Amino acid sequence: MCPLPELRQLAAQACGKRARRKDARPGELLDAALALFVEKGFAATRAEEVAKRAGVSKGTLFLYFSSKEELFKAVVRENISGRFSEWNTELETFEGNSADLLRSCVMSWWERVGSTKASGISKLMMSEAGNFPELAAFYQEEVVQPGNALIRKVLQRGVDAGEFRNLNVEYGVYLLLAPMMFLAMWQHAMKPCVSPTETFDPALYLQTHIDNLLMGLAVRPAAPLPREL
Amino acid sequence: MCPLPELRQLAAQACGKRARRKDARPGELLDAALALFVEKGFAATRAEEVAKRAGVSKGTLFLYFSSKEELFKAVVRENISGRFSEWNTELETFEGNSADLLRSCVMSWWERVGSTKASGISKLMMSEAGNFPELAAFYQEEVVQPGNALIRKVLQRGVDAGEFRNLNVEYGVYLLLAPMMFLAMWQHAMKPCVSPTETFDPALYLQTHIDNLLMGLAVRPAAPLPREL
Amino acid sequence: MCPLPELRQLAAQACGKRARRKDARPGELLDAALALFVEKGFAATRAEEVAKRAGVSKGTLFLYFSSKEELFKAVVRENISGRFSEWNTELETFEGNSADLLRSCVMSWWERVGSTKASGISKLMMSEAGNFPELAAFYQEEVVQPGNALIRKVLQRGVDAGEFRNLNVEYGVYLLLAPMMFLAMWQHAMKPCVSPTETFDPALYLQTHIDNLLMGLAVRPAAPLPREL
Amino acid sequence: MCPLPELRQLAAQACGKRARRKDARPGELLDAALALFVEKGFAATRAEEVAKRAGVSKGTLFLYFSSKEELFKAVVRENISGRFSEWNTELETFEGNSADLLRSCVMSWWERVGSTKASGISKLMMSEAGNFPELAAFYQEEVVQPGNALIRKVLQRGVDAGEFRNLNVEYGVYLLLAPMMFLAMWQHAMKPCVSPTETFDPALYLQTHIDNLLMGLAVRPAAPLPREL
DNA sequence: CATGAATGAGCTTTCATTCAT
DNA sequence: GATGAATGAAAGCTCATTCAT
Repeated sequence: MCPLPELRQLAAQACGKRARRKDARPGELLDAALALFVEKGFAATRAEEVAKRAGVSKGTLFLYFSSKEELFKAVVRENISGRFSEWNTELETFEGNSADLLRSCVMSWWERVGSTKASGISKLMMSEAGNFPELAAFYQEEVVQPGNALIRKVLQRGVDAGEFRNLNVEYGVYLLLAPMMFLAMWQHAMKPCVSPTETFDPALYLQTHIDNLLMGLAVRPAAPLPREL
Repeated sequence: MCPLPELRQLAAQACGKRARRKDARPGELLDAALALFVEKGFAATRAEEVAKRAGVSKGTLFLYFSSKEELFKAVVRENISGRFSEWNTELETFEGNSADLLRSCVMSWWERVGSTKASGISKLMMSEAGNFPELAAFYQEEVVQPGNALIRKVLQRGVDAGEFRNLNVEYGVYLLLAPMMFLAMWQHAMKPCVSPTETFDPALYLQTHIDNLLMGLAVRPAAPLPREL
Repeated sequence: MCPLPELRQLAAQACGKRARRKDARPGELLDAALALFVEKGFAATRAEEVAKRAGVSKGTLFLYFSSKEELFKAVVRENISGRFSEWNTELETFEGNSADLLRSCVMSWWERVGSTKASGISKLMMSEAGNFPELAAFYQEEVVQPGNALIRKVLQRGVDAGEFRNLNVEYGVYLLLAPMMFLAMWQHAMKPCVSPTETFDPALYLQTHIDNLLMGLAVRPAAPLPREL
Repeated sequence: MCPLPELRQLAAQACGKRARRKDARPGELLDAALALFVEKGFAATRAEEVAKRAGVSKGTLFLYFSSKEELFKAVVRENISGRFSEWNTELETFEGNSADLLRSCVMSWWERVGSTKASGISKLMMSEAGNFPELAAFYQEEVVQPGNALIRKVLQRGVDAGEFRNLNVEYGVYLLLAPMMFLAMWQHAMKPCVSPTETFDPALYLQTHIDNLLMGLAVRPAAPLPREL
């Protein structure tokens, strides 16, 4: 009867009310956006494509997000910055020793971010920061700074408890961050280009890093390290 | 015959031969392109800008490179190879202990690559790998693998000499690589977006990493590390 | 039944009957549209804004007016007619001399039309006549011609009474009309764009016009005006 | 031989060089823009249409004018503000009496602006000023103020020479301006909508205005004008 | 009747690429 | 070879209009 029975509308009629759809829209759009941003980059992802992937029209996208940049910010909030408070809680209520806490942090990041599409966002930001300074600033404030603060807390905990040697935590943060970010880059930039026969095991990669990190942080260094540089 | 003899051409005729200029064209274009790609990214660099920087017209650029993508490929190819054999020699003739060699490697990388435009190429590759899979493979083979081999050699030297603890050198490579790559990304992606008041000292960053790395690699770990994860 | 009973509806139910509201809808919409069209122009006024100002939803607007253009037509029709007969009566019962009548006419126009939103309609018609030829014709017939007739009558009264010099009243009409229309345009087109420090006093503007007009119309011109053009 | 021999190119080949075309481009674009802006308004005129009318592609328009607004400004400069200095010279070298100068000014405006498409610009500005404040400001500065200054000069000359009665020239300017602007509005807004049988003679309209204006400005007002308002 | 979620045509501006000179 | 004028596809965003609820 309807001259243009679109699939989406049929689906809508089938599954229930428009209202339900409406509530689901932002989430569907965010999912589509995350996938496409990670896959093709921010600039190369067209708004219309995101909309199509979410099963709506171009206009609808802008009904929920006032611009492509806002959409990106929402994606970041949804997938990263929104989780910091949860992580902070976990950190503060952790009862083991600091080495275990540190291990737990890294593995938890891997499970919840690193191994998921969400880690593509970090890669994205590195790639596109130069062309979208506003997004870069947003990311700095919303992700980098809180994230660094979290890591700093873990290190400080270890130092305060005498579990880690004394170190400049400001820069010590990067002892964790660099390996994680490198892994994110690898996943999304190089992995797709490497023949699948070459094995690279992220878990082993992370293990190697954590082990050496913790050995390095241990209170009694094995021997006086000669420094002549 | 030409109604508008441009200054550039006059200059060219004055200072030397046109023929020489002609031969130099592709190189000048590649230099200009490298500088701009690193500075602004691939997408944000306009072909006309590259041409202008090289002192030629837009049309001429396309005379030598059939497209912007081909130009990018040529830039990467041009700037990647050639240094590894030199480094390999340095490595093999190094006479100090392995810790010092490792330090020397990292600082040498920083001086010759990390702190120069050249590190922009790594950033470019990470950013654009998705759009140039063929090039990513080339980079993988031509840069990543030889580079990794070099690092592996340093680690193996330390292990063999009993200076470093025994470890999986395959993955140990990333203990050095990740911090360096993260620094390259940082330099070219985020640094321009961070308020210049925030201090980030690359030397201190690298120092922190090397120190911890070497402490971690030391043969007698400080204390038995409990592992419960 | 409605899960989200809006304030407006509650208010409507509280303060009176819904039936009354229903009948008032078109009028409220026309009022809102007049205000916005005058304030922002036809193109820059969004249908949704009109609806919101009238306290209804976008859909409702299109329930009463099949398109934005039809709304515009209705606004013009609603706000134009009806005043001429009153003015005609005032004119015919005026007891002073014709100069005073003329002054009175202009100042009365200023008070009742020129200084109010109503003068915005003239501006709108000028702006949009090209896009609404049908409406322009309507305006011509319903407003311009009766208005001109009124002015003509005033002039003719002065000429007949020997108070004004003899002149072609057909074109003399514009001696009054042009200054008034220019003022209307000014009010609605340029005034908002001029820095408020620049003073422009409409009363003084009109005074200057009327004074000169009446001096020009006076029966004994001061001196033989040489004409050589 | 050429697979897509476009008319324009054929014409180009026929009439001479590309270079000649290039010099002519801006002028052709300005002509096309003036015609379309006057005919359809600024907002309703699409850049592509202007280009097509000038026989070039969309891109070419933006090669010569960096935006649609800049195009408009150029049209204004070309057709109005560019002429003020010429008018000023004419005014200063005029040797007749001030009444004749004033007549001459008005008739000259009519011949060179009022009766041509250029007068459409005034209409345009009135219509669109609200939606394009930047253009309105430009027009104020570039056209309204210099134009007013010119008229003021004429009036002041008459007053200084004792030919005109003393009056507030600031507002006296509008005694000339209003009739001219009204005529411009009429031409472009209402004329197309009035049945061509109705006669309206712009020359007679202007004559009527100038005559009355000059009578009003004459030094000896005919009779004491009673003012009771 | 009323709603407001959804649509999609429409418009300006950019820029890699072409090709007549 | 070299030039640079010209092209036109592409993309983000707006808003009048529709229609399921």
